[in-house]
Amino acid sequence: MATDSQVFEPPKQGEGFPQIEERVLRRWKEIGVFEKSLERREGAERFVFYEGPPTANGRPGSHHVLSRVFKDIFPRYKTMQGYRVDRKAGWDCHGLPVELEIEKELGLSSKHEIENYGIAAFNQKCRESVLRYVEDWNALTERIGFWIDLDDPYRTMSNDYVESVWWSLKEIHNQGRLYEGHRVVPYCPRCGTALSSHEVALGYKDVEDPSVYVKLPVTGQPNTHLLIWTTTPWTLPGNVAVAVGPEVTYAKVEHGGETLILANDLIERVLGEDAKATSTLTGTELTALTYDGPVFELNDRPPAPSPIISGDFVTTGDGTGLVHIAPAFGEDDYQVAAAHGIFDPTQQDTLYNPVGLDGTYDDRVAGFEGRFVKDKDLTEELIADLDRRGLLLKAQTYEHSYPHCWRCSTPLIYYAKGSWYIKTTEIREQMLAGNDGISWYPPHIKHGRFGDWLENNVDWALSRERYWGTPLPVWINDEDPDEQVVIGSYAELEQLSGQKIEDPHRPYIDEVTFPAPSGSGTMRRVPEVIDAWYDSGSMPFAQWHYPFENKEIFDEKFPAQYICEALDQTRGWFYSLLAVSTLMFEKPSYETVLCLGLILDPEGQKMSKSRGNVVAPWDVIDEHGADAFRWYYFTSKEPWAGYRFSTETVGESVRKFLLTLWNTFGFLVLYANAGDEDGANARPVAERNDFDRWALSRLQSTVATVTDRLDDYDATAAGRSIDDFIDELSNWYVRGSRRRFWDADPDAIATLRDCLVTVAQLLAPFTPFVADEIYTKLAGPGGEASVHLTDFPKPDDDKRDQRLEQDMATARAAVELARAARAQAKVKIRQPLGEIVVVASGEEREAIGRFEELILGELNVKSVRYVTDADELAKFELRPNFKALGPRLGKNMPQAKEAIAALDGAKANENLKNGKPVRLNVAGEEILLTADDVQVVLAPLDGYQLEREGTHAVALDLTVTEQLKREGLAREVVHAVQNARKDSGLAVEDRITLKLGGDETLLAAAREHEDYVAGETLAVVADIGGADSDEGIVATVEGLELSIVVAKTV
RNA sequence: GGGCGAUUAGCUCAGUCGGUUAGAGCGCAUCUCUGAUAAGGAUGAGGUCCCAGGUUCGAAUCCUGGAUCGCCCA
Repeated sequence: MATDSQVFEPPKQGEGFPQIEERVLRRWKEIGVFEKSLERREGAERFVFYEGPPTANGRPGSHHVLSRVFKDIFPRYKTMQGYRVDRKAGWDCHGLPVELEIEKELGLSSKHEIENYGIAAFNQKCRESVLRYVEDWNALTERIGFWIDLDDPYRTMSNDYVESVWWSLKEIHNQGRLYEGHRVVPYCPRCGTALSSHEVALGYKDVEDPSVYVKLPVTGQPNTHLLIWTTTPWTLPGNVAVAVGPEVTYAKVEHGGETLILANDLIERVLGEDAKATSTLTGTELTALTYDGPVFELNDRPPAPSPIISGDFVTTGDGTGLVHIAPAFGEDDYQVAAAHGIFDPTQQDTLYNPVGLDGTYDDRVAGFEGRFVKDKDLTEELIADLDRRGLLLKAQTYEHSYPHCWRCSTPLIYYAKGSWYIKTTEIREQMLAGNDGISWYPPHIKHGRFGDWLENNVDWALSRERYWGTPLPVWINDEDPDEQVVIGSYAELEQLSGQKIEDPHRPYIDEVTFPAPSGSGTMRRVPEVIDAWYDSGSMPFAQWHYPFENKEIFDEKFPAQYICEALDQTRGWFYSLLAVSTLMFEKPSYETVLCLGLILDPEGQKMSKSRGNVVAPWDVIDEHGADAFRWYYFTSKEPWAGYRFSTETVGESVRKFLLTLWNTFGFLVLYANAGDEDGANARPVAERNDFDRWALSRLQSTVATVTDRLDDYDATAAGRSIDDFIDELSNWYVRGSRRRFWDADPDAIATLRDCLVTVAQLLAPFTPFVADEIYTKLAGPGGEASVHLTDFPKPDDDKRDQRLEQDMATARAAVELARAARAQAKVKIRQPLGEIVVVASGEEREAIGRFEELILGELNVKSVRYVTDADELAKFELRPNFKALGPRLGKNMPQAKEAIAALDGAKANENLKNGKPVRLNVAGEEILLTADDVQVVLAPLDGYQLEREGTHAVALDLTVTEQLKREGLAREVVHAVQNARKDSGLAVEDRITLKLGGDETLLAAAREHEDYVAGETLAVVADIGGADSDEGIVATVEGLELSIVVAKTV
């Protein structure tokens, strides 16, 4: 037995969870717990986690807390299991969002204005802004207990990082997979800039556009025309083909003395009711034909047959079912033309594009040279020209929503711009095979959203005509664009150029030139930077400046076992990681990926600043604490389903779980200290009572469940099983063992302490603060300095007793039934009753017998009587076991159900118990029912206060004798005295002298049970009747007056 | 327009292989317990399992179609 005045340090009065957590945080820092937890696993097997880098140019929100706590829990768990889990933080620094932010700040609105402002100054602003909120991020990261090394993060803008990215691009170039092609982008011809999809979304307007039906003569078939439809006649000079749907049925129609070909389904809509098909043909048949191109006179393209090709995107939703293809002016057009070999996407100049960057036709378009393509007059003239040449069927207008430049309101055009690509289509099969080996949570992403995306892979458009990004390391001879050098390191560039590379960013890198290796001309860098997704996808090696240094570290930490981000990363980081590592290392860089859902407000709306429904993480933390926040995210639902979230919802998880846990902890500390007992002298577990062994068995079952679920990355089920255990521990074990704690029973204290210490370890990855607080207070001198330095508990099967757990469940069920019966009869528990009658047999009866004392205490009943044959209380009824009988009986099942209900339950039960089958007649056939085929249940007989469940029932003898009545009154008196103690501000362990006065009935009951009253109220001296009727505290008990005088003894 | 997911009590969510009487917590009402608790217990009200078909002896569960919401893509 401990000799200190305090066995365990008690929780501080009035300290809330947020304060406790801050205290724990300080201790972690002092001791260096995170660092220690890593040192402990020096040389151990690695568990590799990759941090997907956030951009720190804004304050972190609640959705960031979600991903950060899920990034934390599994590395903590694996660390406790003995793995070494290094965690390196990272920051994503480049990219268009950063630039847009600075543009807004500086009031710039075009690339032209940025260049006037100066790229050097602009990029400097970007550089400063990306880490603007890094302190906020670090503070929040630390406060929510996300353990990651914030002191040595990787930054995608650092020279080392950029160099590693360059190295990888050169490798890809050496593989022949880096090429210059075109990319069809939404383009503003006035601003001379391409727009991101985000910008495009800003500028949709409803406009009227021309709707033109054009006839294209079929080669060698006089007077026969393909009928095409377009809303952008300016694209017709760029026409190189016509696409048809392979599954679409086409028709030849006589119309105005000509034969027109169009989709069968669209004849009426395009040509009117009178038009009739004369014959039909399939899209595939059409592809055997050609038509006379080009549509407009072109100075470099003499008339020649043009191909008809098939395209899956062709529908009969509008138009004619024949789609004019101008690969320079449409994404579909570009892809389908490339796929049919009409041009070679890897050969820049094979794409036919007669429109310049300023949006005007070049010299090739005869008669329209220099005209702006979106000019209204031009459109009229183009239509008139078609009409004059007999190619126009009709021209109308068409109202639709069309994107405009959000800056200058010019209608955007889709336009093929020069762009650098990575030929990811070549590694598509490898990526698919790699994906097959990745574990996805939730699983449907793997072959759903992500798998589909991989199946439809197109080459990665890598370059961006922007400023703040990793510069594309391609140098081109200004005299011969075919001479190109891709640079893979600073040393290489320094050697070629003789210049020192201080900063690889624009504009400095643009100044670095060198003489062409061929001997004539100067090598200059292309102007583009690369897609920021490529940066983050390179983090497995670039974070280590691989291959320039840290080769061993990289080898050890590739691939990652675990990554975790929100669902929107499927086409972002999840893809870029897979693509880059498949290119570089021919395998995926991650084995398990957890996708998290979105954070919604309680109405199911996405949280956004504009809606004003954002919940700031600090509000939640200040009010409820980080553990509550974490616990809510982990256990409230499956994390990929999205969270309907508010500060109040988090509060529920505190009340329900953390407070129960905390109160249980407080209870143990209170009585361990009061009794000066730390449990060290408890008997071995095997010798402790059933209740103790039950709690420890349930604990071990919980350890097993938690381990099993966390191994499957299922924090939800794992956490819920801990929740269930704490509920049982608090509301059943502690509640049922209170007297033993008052007496400081070493077994009880050791048991509860053991449960709480182990639970603290189980909880350490979930709620690291409260877990550590409880652990360090209870672990004692043999424990570690922190729960996070301990090994995760392993399930101990020797302490598990399935039978005991089952028996306890039966006993609990009996208590619940009896409580329900009391409530029904409106007899409160304070009133003792004589007898409980339990209908049970076999194992159930044994179970109840085993916990009889507990049950009697819980129910305040004197004795239990068992009834095996329940006839006097209830009757048996039979119910079919559908699962067994359904497949056997099929259509006769409903009849059998009736027949079974009509059987004599008691007799059938008797037979079944003796192994005799029960005969049943259904549809003229005799059926033999065995015990497996039916369920026997109890139905109450009239006139009994009975509660039942299955074959199990409890009845109460409600007779209250005079003696029981007086005993009940004595309990009422105790209750009143306890209240008086509380009112007088006495501590629970204070001894008192007690004087009672008032109504004689009450005093008589108290006298009869004087020992009980004195014992319960810790009265050393009891003077029953010694108080005047108006002395002390006057209480009303059962309508009678009782005066109570309590005084603390010295 | 396409793909994926979701829809169960007032709210937040479970619901296994299809098994006939769909559960929990919160909230509400009534009662109750208290020598740990911001607590606990009991009872009750509260359900067209989104809708319509289908498969089946039997559907919240499987299939088809539709509706609504969300995400991604166009």
